[in-house]
Amino acid sequence: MTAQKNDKKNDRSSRTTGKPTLNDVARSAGVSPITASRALRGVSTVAEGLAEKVRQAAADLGYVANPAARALASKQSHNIVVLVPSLANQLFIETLEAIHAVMHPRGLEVLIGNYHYSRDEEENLLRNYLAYQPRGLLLTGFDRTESARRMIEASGVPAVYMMDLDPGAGLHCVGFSQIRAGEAAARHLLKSGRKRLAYIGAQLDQRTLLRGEGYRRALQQAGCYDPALEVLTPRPSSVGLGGELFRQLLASHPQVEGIFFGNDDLAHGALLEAMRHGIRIPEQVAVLGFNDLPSSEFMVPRLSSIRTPRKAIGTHAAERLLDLINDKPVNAPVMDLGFELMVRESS
Amino acid sequence: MTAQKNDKKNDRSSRTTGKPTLNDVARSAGVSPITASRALRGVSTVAEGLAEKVRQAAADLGYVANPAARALASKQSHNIVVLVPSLANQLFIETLEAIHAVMHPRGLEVLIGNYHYSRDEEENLLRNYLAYQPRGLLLTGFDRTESARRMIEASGVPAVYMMDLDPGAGLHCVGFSQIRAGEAAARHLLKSGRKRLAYIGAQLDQRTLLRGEGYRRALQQAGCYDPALEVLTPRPSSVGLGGELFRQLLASHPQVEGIFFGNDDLAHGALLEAMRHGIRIPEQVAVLGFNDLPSSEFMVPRLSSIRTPRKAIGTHAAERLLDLINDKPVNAPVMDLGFELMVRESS
DNA sequence: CTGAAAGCGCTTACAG
DNA sequence: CTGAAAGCGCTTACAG
Repeated sequence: MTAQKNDKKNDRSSRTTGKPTLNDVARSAGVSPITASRALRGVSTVAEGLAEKVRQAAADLGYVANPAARALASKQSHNIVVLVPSLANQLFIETLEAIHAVMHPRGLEVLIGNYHYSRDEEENLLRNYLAYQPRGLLLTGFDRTESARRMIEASGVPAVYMMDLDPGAGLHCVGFSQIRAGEAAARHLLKSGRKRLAYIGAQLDQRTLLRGEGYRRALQQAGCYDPALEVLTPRPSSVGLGGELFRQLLASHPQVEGIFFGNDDLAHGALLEAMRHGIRIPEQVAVLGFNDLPSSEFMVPRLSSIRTPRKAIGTHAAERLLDLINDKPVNAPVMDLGFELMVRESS
Repeated sequence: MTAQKNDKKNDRSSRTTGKPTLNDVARSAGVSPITASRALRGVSTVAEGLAEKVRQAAADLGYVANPAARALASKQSHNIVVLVPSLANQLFIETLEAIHAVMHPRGLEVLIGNYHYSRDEEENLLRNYLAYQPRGLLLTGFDRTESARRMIEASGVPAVYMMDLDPGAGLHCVGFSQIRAGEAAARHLLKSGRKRLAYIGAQLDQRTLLRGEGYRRALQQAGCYDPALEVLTPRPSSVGLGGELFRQLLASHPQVEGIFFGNDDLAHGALLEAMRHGIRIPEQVAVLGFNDLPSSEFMVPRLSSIRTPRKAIGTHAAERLLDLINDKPVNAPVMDLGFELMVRESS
């Protein structure tokens, strides 16, 4: 027995899809296709009686508009393109879900592009997705190629930038200050009187670097910045890597008193490694994470972290984009959602 | 300063998009649009000289084909639709990435639909996405509404089912036997002589239930099945939930000797909770997880788990789908990729 | 409030 | 190997 019926697919005798079209609906409702189109879209004024008949006919036939035809005729799709650097990071999933929750009820399809922290890949995705004539663009951060920047500008498609803030540039952005978050992390660790503080960051995307910069600034201000205690690697962030880097740092600098990790998973790895080797947290070394993933509060000891508003970022970025699409007036382009220091047991 | 230039978007004076079209490319290359189309798609035989001229012209103009027009004319999109029950679970992300890696180089766009473990949501997604005339469908498991099943069948779009196997149904599926995986888990725990064994599952999607069933069968066969030790909850799986359920089970049944968790994150929560309360793993209770997430081997103690081939599932499901799309002969519809028991410190 | 005509940007089917 | 004509299924712009 063959596993798949391909009757329709192989039927090349006609150029039609075989699905009911607007014409079918119109005929069945006894109106012209234009009226059917208007009734279904709820635009223009169609007599309520007719509109109802059309909707009924559409429902009876199981009519679903062909998005390709619609996009071609109106030169507008119902697509929103979201570009994120990673799906492996739980953080972006939560943002994506929030975006979907505001777009979907409005009939907008969310196309997700993952550029794997690669500027070139982002540029390619942009080129491809722009061909789909999206209604709007939701982008992550500001670190992209010149040519990507130009494409966005030239497309005229409304765009909102998520995660970081870029005051002054005039771009619409929803997020929080990565630099200030890094500073807050440092200040928290300094408050306990610790001086030998380290930063461990991976992936080295712009936001990780910015967090590091804020951290550095605060330490410099406190007069205790030591470049040797800044551990940066381009390797992707993971629990395993966190443990490895933690071990190495303690081996080379046993006197470290506190570590700020650019990501929670890195910090998880450190906590686990500490446990394995009997290193007492926070007595010997304080540990502070970033993002406050759902599992962080269940770590042993419970991980202190900086909670970031990634769900709210998704929601507000999506709503802002909707405003731009609908030409609604917007007060200020920059929307700062802040962050929250969660002090638990590890620091 | 307004944040967004909307010149093009607001230009309603013409019905065109302003982007270069096939016609522009053809004119610039001095050929007819059909020839340009053929040259760009690499179909039919176009004299190499002309083809090269066309490609050059397209590159010069920065031409990108309009997918809507293409889909409308050819009644075939370049879309592959993938429907997964969750993005929160790292597992599906890995599968998605693998799918993307085989589809993208072939010019196919992967549309991701997340139905949040809801049959109704999956049915809606299917209805919407089918309107996009996808080239193929990649679906998760077999648990769906009758009407979703009919839509798939009626659409004639080739489909491959991922994760579980369904021998005999004739559907193309790539995965492993969830039941046998559950049995293997039970047998492993039994081998150490432990008899009072529990299963803790959350979310209660079909695969979690199937794992439980396999587990139950094996215990019944060994004559030590106790329904009181089967803990099932529809709540979504998480580290926090794992700890909570673990604590409750030990409180009500202190004599439990081993626990199989339907998901690694649940098991992580248990390990952490055990550590917090000084419960020795595996001496007092053995713990076995499922999926073998990347962080599992770094837990304390290192988590034993059943490793599932989610990346390979994505790769092979995608390749199988490509075969179906291209009408290549397929030997057997069922592709069993198996699973692997990873015995570490927790069991 | 409703509709006939034209067009969106491609590809198909048919010629040559 | 190349092209003129027609058409995919919608919506726009223009009438009435």
